[in-house]
Amino acid sequence: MSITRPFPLAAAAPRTRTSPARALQKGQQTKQAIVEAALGLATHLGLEGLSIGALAEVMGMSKSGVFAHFGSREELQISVVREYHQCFEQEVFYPAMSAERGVARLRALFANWMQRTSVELDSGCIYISGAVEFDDRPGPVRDALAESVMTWHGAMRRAITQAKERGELLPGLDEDQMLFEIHGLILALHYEARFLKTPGSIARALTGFDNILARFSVPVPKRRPAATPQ
Amino acid sequence: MSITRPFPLAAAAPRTRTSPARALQKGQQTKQAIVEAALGLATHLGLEGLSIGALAEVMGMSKSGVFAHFGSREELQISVVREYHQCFEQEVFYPAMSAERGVARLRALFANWMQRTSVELDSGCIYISGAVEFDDRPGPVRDALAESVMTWHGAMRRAITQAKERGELLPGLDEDQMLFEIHGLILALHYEARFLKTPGSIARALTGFDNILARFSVPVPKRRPAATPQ
DNA sequence: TGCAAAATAGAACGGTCGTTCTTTTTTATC
DNA sequence: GATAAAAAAGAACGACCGTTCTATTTTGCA
Repeated sequence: MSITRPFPLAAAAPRTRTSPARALQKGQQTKQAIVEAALGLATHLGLEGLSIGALAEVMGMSKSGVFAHFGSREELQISVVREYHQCFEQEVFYPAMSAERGVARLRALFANWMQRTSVELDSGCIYISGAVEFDDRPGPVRDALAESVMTWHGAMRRAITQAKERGELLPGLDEDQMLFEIHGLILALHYEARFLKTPGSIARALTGFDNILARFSVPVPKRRPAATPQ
Repeated sequence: MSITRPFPLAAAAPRTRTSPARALQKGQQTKQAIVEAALGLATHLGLEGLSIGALAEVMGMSKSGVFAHFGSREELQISVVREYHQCFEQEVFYPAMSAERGVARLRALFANWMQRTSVELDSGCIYISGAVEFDDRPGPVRDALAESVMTWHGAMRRAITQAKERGELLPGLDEDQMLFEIHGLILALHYEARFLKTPGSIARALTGFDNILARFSVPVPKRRPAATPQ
């Protein structure tokens, strides 16, 4: 379950050996609040731009008070990655599970992914900024990031496979190729919407998705896909 | 020609009013060497990770000696962006100009772009890392970056238009949509090759390019594109 | 209510950052 | 070769960084 260490510091150890009680103790819930605030900062400044001093100020605490919950900056960064992972699951993955298995669910996953990536006015995607920050900086933070991303990609790949099994996509389809191209659309959306501020980027990504889908779909109708739908 | 200021500091002013000579003076050529070294650092650490102290050490100079050439860190970063721009032109754009106008040239541009983005073992692409670092940090560095990127995108769009004019691509084709999808492939390549270390990413990007091309090409042969050409 | 443990605060550390000075060295021209 | 300007070095600045240590406060349980 955990990514690199059983759980940060001794936080998981029972408070005293006589308290197996569950109700989140005080320390744990301020730690949770800190991580949430840290995620808010990290989506703006990146994981590398995240500093304990700034975080302490946001929280109205002392630096050492914040620091004590993590023991190191690296552990804080990893906690932020974990938090984003849960956030991502909650906002992107689970809601799409209510869509019918197959292309419908794949489309829902993509739509939610787009939303998370660009529409959230500010706050970028840590999976994208983190990839740039840690692409040649090995270590536990990189590992945590990569594991989360690959878990998510795994979920996407599964959705594609299911659509194939249901006969909605061509049987010879290469899941990883399709996933690669879809991932590219998300990255281009993030780039153009957030950095270049190109208007209409969401429509571009959506059109691209339809184009990919059309190519991989089983040719039920005899119609050739238009060069520029929409 | 210049992006934000006529030229950094007073460097462009004639050394004395009696020397309009051109042969790069000493100061200018060490400045050039500094910028090249700075680009080397920035491709690893990002424009934000670039520090004057580290740069001075690499150059075997004092911090103040390096600093004096730019007057501010921001100006140094802008110089690095300009240097990368030239580098990019030299390695990606110009070599492709020897290819025949049309799809051939477009393919050459894409191939060189891929090369620059991923194959160069280390050293990432500043246009990609910079986009993440500066996407919500306005200012002259961001502007310089965005201008360079848009200049390059303009060149790509022109190549697409030419291919369309020559009748190699569908007349109804939306250049910006095609460019968006191609850009996505490059970004996915950068992400998967550099961060996730996924093997075979270059082939994935190339296949994606062929898929896009097949969709936008005029249907001379009566063959339907395979789902997984590869 | 009392007591031990957990949570937080506060001060200080060595280090690096960008930047500003002043001084020395190097360069280009007469 | 003398001279004035340009280039570089050197020292110091205030600020912030992550981290450590020692107090103090707060908490949870008997």
